[in-house]
Amino acid sequence: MSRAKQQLTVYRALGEADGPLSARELWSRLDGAGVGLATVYRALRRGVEDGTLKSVEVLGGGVRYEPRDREHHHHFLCSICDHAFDLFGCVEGLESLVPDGFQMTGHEVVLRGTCDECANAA
Amino acid sequence: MSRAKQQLTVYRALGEADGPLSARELWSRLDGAGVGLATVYRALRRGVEDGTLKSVEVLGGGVRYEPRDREHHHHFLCSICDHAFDLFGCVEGLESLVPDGFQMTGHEVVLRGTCDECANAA
DNA sequence: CGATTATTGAGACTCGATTATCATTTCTCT
DNA sequence: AGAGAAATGATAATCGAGTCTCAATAATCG
Repeated sequence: MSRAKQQLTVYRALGEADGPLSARELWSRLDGAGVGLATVYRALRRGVEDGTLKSVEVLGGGVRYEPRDREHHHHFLCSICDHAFDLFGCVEGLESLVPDGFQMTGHEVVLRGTCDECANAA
Repeated sequence: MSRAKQQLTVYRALGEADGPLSARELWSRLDGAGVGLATVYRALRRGVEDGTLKSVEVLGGGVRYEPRDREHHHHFLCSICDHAFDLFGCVEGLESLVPDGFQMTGHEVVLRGTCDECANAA
């Protein structure tokens, strides 16, 4: 494979995914293209450094990456295939949970359950 | 320290905490009492096995433990001291986020920010 | 009290995730 | 095409979390 394009390949794969991907998940999707795991990690790190990518933690499965330009959203974690899916929309009533004296700067919502595909396969 | 009581010491420390504790957080709180890290892990594992404790994952910082008999609640993660605090109450509108065909079995909400103490110390 | 059994602390060890190394390959520029 | 710079892949090294080992210690029971 030509080289100058591998970073782009990583970005494109993340852009096309239906949710944030872990380094390994991403690597396996690019595996046929002959990209090394180290290169995937390097591309991800650079992406985060230059602001193109954002690392997110979804419960159960370490760090995953997604394009930074996504709008505010949350994730659905399938407990069978362990894949994280983007959700759209947000929830109400978060402020009322904050204790006195605490300052909230952000929030995460993670839904757990079974995704479409796994539910049908069961 | 007498021995038969160490498991109880672990449970009590978790019961008195204002949020879930990681194994190491717990260990440091018991450190003066001369409890080994391996013993803390053993007590936690037994606690989870016998249903007394529950392991929870709050984003950013691995597995933490709390008594299983707590009511449904969520957590506030202080980005300065990295401690997780229990919150009371829940949020509305989670169901509307679930995509068609997906089955939700649970959810987590994590607020990030600065806790009371760290905000004042700043 | 003495024998038997369970638990413990300290550190060695395992496992997975991420990073560093380095020879090799591709790019860039002339 | 050729020189020098940058990026790559394979794998070794590292790091942290958690588990296992084992001699020592405490609890149990007669």
